[in-house]
Amino acid sequence: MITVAQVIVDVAAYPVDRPFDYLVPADMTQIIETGCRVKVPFGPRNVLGFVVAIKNETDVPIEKIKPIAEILDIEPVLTEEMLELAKWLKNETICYEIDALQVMLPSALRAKYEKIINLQTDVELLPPELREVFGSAQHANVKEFEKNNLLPVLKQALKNKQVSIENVVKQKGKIKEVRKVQITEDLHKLSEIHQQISNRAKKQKQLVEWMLNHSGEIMNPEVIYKEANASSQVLNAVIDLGAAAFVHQEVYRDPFTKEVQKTNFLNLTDEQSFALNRIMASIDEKKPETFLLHGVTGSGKTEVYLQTIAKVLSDGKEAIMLVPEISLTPQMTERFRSRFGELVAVLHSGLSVGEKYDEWRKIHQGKVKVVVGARSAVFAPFENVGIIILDEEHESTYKQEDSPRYHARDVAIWRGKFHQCPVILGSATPSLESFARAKKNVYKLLTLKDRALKQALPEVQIVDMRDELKKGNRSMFSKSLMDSIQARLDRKEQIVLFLNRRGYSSFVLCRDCGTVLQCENCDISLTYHRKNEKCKCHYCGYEIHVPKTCPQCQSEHIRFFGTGTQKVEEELAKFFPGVRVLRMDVDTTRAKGSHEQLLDAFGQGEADILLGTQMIAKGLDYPNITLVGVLSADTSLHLPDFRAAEKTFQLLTQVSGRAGRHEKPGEVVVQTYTPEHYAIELSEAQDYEPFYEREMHMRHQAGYPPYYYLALIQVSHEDVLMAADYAGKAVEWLRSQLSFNVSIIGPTAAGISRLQNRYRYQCLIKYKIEPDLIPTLLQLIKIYRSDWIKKGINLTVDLDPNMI
DNA sequence: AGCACGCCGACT
DNA sequence: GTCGGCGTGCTC
Repeated sequence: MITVAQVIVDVAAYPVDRPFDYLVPADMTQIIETGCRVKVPFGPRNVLGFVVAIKNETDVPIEKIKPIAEILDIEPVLTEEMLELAKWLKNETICYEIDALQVMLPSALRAKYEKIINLQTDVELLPPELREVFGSAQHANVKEFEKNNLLPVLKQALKNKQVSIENVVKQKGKIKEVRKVQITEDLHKLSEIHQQISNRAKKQKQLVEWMLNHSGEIMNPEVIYKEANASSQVLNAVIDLGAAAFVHQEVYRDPFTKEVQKTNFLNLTDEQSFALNRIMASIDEKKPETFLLHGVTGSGKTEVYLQTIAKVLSDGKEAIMLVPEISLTPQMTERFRSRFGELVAVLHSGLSVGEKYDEWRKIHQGKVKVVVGARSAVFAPFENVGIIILDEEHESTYKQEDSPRYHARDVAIWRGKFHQCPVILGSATPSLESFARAKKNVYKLLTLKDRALKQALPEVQIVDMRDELKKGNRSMFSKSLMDSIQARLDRKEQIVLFLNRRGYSSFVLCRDCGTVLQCENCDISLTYHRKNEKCKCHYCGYEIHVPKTCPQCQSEHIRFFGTGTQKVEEELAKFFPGVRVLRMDVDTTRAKGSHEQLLDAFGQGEADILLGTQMIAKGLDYPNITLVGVLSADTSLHLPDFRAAEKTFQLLTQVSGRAGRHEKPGEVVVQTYTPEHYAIELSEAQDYEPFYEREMHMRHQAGYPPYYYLALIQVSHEDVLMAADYAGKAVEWLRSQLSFNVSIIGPTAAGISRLQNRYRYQCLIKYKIEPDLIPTLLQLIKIYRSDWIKKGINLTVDLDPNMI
């Protein structure tokens, strides 16, 4: 009987996006399992692949089938659940199956491909320049030859069969090991050795005596040096005698920077208890329900999560806790670690590849029961999930922007169904989609109307900046914000100032002709970096030195407009001499752990004002914050995005929620040029539902989600006309295929019409029910890949896009 | 995607 | 005559 493995190979291309059959050699049949990574020959090279099925027959003619070269995992890295989930993702988001599989694993488990040149003859026979690269070795990396421009010479040698080329598949991640000493368990042996040692070797004798009391233990050599008062020479000598041995032990890199105190349950309010009981009932009944936990800021959603997780753990199951971007809220991770201690793994983008791999292995090996992490943590390899929680479920970072374009919420709900467990979506400002579903009872709505400590929501004051201008106040601070700041400074209370970043990014402008420095490859202005006096494009990496004169008119009146936060900091220093300001933006938080340090410093009262962008809107919870100022509420309002109003309302509500969370009452000052806009007007009362009703009405009128579904098609090409032409072709074709219920908008130029020297056009499809949509889109992709791709066109499809 | 194979132009 | 350009087609 033959054994055949079906393998998805690590090649992201449509013609190979299907399983390939490989023969399992006899010696591997016992080891191979579905979900293992394997190395397989594919065409003329070796690639990594995932075993998705094992069977005993094949349709592939015997002369075509090749054997698996190597099995890379003794234990499968993917469960059956994950293999199934990958197939679902492939259909749901139109991506390659290999991309869906890879996204579930830490990047350390991805393959690294290297080309090695092997020497086939005596080195002496090679041209001298090649000889140099080899040195005394028998092989060298092709990159070495590339570096020295030796590829032509190398090619010649290859032809003469003096060298051969080998493709090797390497694993990126390394398991970190430490060298430890294991003292033999055999007491008899130890005493024998003890007798053998001559009386002159006092130190050795002493050490073996000490070891008699520690037999079988594995310890750090340093500990032995210290406790047994021995040196490394002595230890080595004793090891040579066989009293102990060096062993290598797998260790986890520790990404946690500080110790935390253990905490216990907090008392729950009636609302919290009700929500918790409702969720616990669902867990007990193994119902895969989705809850929308709608709680005002400070209502204690996190405590509900914590107690739900405690319940799940006591049932012997595991919990997945998702947060928008974990490095942004160290306070949040600390709450979980202080409650569940060593049972928590943390996964977020701030970790190194190795650290992520270690956290992943803790989950995979069952060493932890709770994972707290950003989007991709929804794929945590638990096998008995009891709850999945998405905090701040409205956040757009839950949607991945590149392939596979999945939404963590959808994956969570899928896994909830698989594990027969509930999913909790939590937010003070739910996405309209989720709230609409809750109203239709698709999700179960749980509401926390009051703050946990019964504090009032902060007073919100909206200031019309046009009036300030009329009064002759041209600064960034209104009179009333200035007064409020002064009052807090006098009372030694703390202030958070929030700057809506967009529209304030630092650019370089000529004051004579108005030219703004633009990227050469993209249709976007360059961002100024003070540190090295350079201008950078944040999309393609293009950078130049700040020019002395304007490239357009040669004027010398060229100056940068500092990042918004820098400018505000300067003004604050001017108006409030001696004020201590902590600035939090991309510049000050780039270094690892700096985010945490800044927040800690603020929490310790080392500054009066915390000034920052988006990143301070969430999770910040300090008792002494009594004033929140929003410097310009409308910058996010005028973005060409149908969610602009929703985003603005969410932002204002979130930021306002930072104030007065403890005993002292909070106040919020919102500065705006458009106070009459409903997103701003309604944020004054911080009441979600009126906003929801209003925004739903707008969406209905304009034909946007949640009333309609969206799909975004993007077409790009180096040449404008080509891009526009083929975008038009795509639209034309879609119109001919889809029903009249579908509206197709476009093609129009994309928001950033040129990116990395490619012109981009897009078209938006709005639909309610269109069963043929995905098959039609797949057909469009077929046309694209069979013909358009050769002409340099690039086409992508995003179902349920975030931004348009 | 990569890589080999194959068929045409400009060079030692 | 050969080197190398990139069109075409395949990968168990």
